[in-house]
Amino acid sequence: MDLQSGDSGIGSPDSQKVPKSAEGKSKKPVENHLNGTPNNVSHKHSGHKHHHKSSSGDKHKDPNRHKHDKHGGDKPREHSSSAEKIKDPNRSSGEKHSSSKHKEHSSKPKDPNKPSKDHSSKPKDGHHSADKHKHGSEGKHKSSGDKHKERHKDGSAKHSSDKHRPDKVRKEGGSSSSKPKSSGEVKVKTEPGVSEKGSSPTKLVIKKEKDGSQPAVKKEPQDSDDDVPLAMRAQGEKRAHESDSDDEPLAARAEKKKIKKEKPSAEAVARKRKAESDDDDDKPIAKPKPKKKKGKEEKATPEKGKKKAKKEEPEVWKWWEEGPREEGVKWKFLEHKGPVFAPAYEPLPDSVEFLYDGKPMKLSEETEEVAGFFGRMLDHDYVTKDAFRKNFFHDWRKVMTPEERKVITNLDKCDFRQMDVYYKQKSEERKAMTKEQKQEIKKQNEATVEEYGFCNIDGHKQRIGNFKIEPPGLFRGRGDHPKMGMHKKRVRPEDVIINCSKDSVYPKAPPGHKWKEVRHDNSVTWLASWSENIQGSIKYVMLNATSRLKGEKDWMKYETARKLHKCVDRIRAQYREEWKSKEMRIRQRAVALYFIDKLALRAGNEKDSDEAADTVGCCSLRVEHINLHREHEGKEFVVEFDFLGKDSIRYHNFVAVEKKVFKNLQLFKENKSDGDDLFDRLNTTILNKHLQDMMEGLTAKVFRTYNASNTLQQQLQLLTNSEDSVAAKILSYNRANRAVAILCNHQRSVPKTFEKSMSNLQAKIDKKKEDIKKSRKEYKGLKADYKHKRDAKTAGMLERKKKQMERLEEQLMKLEVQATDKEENKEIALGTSKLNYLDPRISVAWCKKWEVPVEKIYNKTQRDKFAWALDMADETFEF
DNA sequence: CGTCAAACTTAGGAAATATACG
DNA sequence: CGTATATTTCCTAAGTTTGACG
Repeated sequence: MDLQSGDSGIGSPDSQKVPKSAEGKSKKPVENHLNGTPNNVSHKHSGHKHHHKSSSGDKHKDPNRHKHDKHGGDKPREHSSSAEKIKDPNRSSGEKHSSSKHKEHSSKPKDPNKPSKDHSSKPKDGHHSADKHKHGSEGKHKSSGDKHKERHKDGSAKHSSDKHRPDKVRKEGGSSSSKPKSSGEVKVKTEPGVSEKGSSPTKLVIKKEKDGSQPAVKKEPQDSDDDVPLAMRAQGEKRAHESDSDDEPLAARAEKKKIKKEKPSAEAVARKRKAESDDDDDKPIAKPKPKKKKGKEEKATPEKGKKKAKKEEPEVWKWWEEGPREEGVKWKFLEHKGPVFAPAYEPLPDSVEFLYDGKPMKLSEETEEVAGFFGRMLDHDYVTKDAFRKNFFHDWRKVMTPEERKVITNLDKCDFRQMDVYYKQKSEERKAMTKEQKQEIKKQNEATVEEYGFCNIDGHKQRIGNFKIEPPGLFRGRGDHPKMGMHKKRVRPEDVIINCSKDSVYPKAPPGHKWKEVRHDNSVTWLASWSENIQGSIKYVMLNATSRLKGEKDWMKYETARKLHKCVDRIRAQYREEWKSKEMRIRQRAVALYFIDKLALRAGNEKDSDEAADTVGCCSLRVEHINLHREHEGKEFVVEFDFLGKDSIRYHNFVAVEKKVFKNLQLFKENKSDGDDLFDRLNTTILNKHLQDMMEGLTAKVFRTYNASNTLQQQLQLLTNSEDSVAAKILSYNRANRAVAILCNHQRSVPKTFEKSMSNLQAKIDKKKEDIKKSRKEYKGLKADYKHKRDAKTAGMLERKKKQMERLEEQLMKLEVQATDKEENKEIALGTSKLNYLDPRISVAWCKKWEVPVEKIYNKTQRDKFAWALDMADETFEF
């Protein structure tokens, strides 16, 4: 099949403004590649019919679901347009080839995918409709069934059963909070036409210039198979591992078979093991260093050299040069000091009173503590939400003494204002501390980190990610969370399970306490765990991102994505073929996979509405989350997505799809109503199982990683101009990064000070322009002067003036670039994709190729996390 | 299969720091 | 230098994926 290009477009997401209240943020995502193909097809049909989800039934969730209101939180974000700017990032061209696709397999054509997209964005005006459904609003639907269960339970544990699915009903809306979110935004749809769009396939286009047009991306280089990671190769030299064939990247090796452990590693391990006991000196551990972070710069030579010279830092252990670990065994030796507990509660001074019904009332210590949690967030928005208040009050009463419980029966009669004032004052005091005091505290903290922040794992001293146990407080979930306001209890040593080597020095529980258990499970990476009382889930103390355990996994993640790169054409061809399948489950699976691939949607596990906010992902989309428009803004077969995804971030996007997909969606929606699952014959387990069959290690999220990294690589190629200054190149990088963030729908609320800081910047620009004007004038004057005098002194001045002018111009340009970047980034968060989806080797290679200092792209923490990539990638790296 | 739990990754906002500003 | 602003780090909620169980 070929697909041809199609177009697809992404619509821009809407973005448009939503009335704030309503929805949360929304932004506009983009789509990725692929395009559609024209074909028409009719598909057959088959089965359609009703679906019932059967099984579990649940599926029918309650209709009422909607309700979400966006996040309950406070702020909804919304955004608008922005997106527009970018048009389609992704996939750009590359695609064109559509035809190629077919083939199965992959050759690696680099571009696999993507096709066109483009989309234009929309409208300026925007506003599209969205509204429709609004999530927020209640409305809609029926409620039906409902059952609601009461949730209560205290949090403890989840209960079970009952909830089950059938009808769960989402709570009814009524209640509280819900306030209606403003009703949805109703936005009107915009009209078509609008704007731009580009048309071109792909490209992102960021507003202005660029755009390109070309298809771009070419990447031809493909490697042919060889894919040996370059990195590896390079490294290879130094390392000895020759033994194994090294061609394969470690990752690859590990991945596939487990491989034998090679000798090197074995011995290494052995070495470490013993080393540990005496401290590692052997390995590099970073010893404490005086300065602590900053100073170091590490790098260090690989060998352990003893560089005791000190000052420099120890070295950084290049774990990526070691042989693979035994599969399933996460460590051979693990020793640590245990987690740090939250500081004990400090009772309020007697001068701070709690008033009940206007009268002072002395509370017992625990009651006071919990009251304080509420009291210190008095000015926060959520204390006005019914669900929050209700959950809080319910849990608060549970910690009260019988007497208190008898008296305190109405939250509205409680006056926590003095507590609020007291805590605010304390925080002010903290801020006002002298430098010395702050230094002292800082020192204390560093000492704590030094003692508890590291562990010895297989002879290496590695940083722990979260060694502090979460302090008690009020649970604040994201979005319209049914449990917001519940009391998150204090974790005691008796709740904590310690995981460490049997032959290590066990951590000591705080005086007078004991651990819940000390176990020695080396098949997991956590050092300590406890179960929290809100959702009943387990929380873990794990290593920091710079550790080998985390780094190696991260590296493998990208290797898996690269592997997908090689066979994505085959997979795409297959799912397109399956759109015509006679079996409904196959068609649903194929359409869902198309969404995951093209739009980078998350898998979408089912979730219990009593336990969490109503958010969805691909497999859990419901009928009301999609609207079909046979024609929208000049495009045919447009699917409008409008739902709340992870963290209750709104995903609103108009996407032109191929006719077959459109027809299938109509089929899937037939005879269903809001609240019913769109893909009633599919769930993430089924999907992942299928993916696993197509490629080892393939799961739904690999598509996000793959499409994100691939988009970055393509966009960098498309947007980088060799003649640009470093600043301009960085802008290009940020735009490429932005295209990915839009694809993945990574939003952020507009910083509170955004407007102000934008106008400050503009003022600076204006001033700079003024300076330039002045400088130019002076230059001209000097020049005239020089014509007369022709003396050396004037010549010198002239020269200097000229230099000054140039300097100013350059500064101006930099400022303007900065302004552009800032504006385009207003409501888009680049950090998430940079940290979790973009293969760092792509960025490193780009930096090397264009001579952009990597520090401009990655800060210290990021460089530490991606040390493996910095070390192994050269400018020829190709994802 | 469907469920449940475990283990780990991904995510945005808040708090803490660093840096720029005046 | 003190303050305003920008950037980084912290924090922990919310996802994904897998395996055990019945």
